[in-house]
Amino acid sequence: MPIVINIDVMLAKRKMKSKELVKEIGITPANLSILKNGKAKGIRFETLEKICKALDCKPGDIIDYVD
Amino acid sequence: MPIVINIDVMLAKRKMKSKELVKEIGITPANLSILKNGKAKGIRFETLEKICKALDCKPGDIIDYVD
DNA sequence: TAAAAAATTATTGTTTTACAATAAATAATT
DNA sequence: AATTATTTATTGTAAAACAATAATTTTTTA
Repeated sequence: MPIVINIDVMLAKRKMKSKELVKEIGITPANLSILKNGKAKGIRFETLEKICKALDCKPGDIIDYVD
Repeated sequence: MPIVINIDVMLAKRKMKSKELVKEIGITPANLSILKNGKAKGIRFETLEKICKALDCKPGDIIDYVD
């Protein structure tokens, strides 16, 4: 049961597009996509923090299992 | 507001010692300590998954902000 | 409170991979 | 259909996860 970063739900909630998030946190669109789609094998807390701040949420809101 | 892995609370809940957790998940005591005490700058999902499985909890239960 | 056990810190080395940068392909909007 | 957004692919580099080990410190227990 792998762990993924589920950003899509939060993006929808905030009516925000990936492009906007990317701009805010200073990460490349390609890399956000990797994080978003379960292609990343880990994450730096600094990045996680930026994402959470931009989405106004907690790590637990976007990190979860998936089967 | 940095992000940390808060394992201590969960360990107490499960009445488990770090040593025991370490043995279960096959990580070195030194490295668990680094993760536990905010010295790590990131984490691999594989490791996070092992920890969560051993502690029977979700990522959100042990990842959180700290000031 | 002394001995034992557990946990932390420190150090070195290796391997993995996050992330950047870029470009091309695909998907979604308008 | 055209534009915009997202994903995928590739290459390169820097960062750091984690192993292994040993020494130090803290906690537990008798």
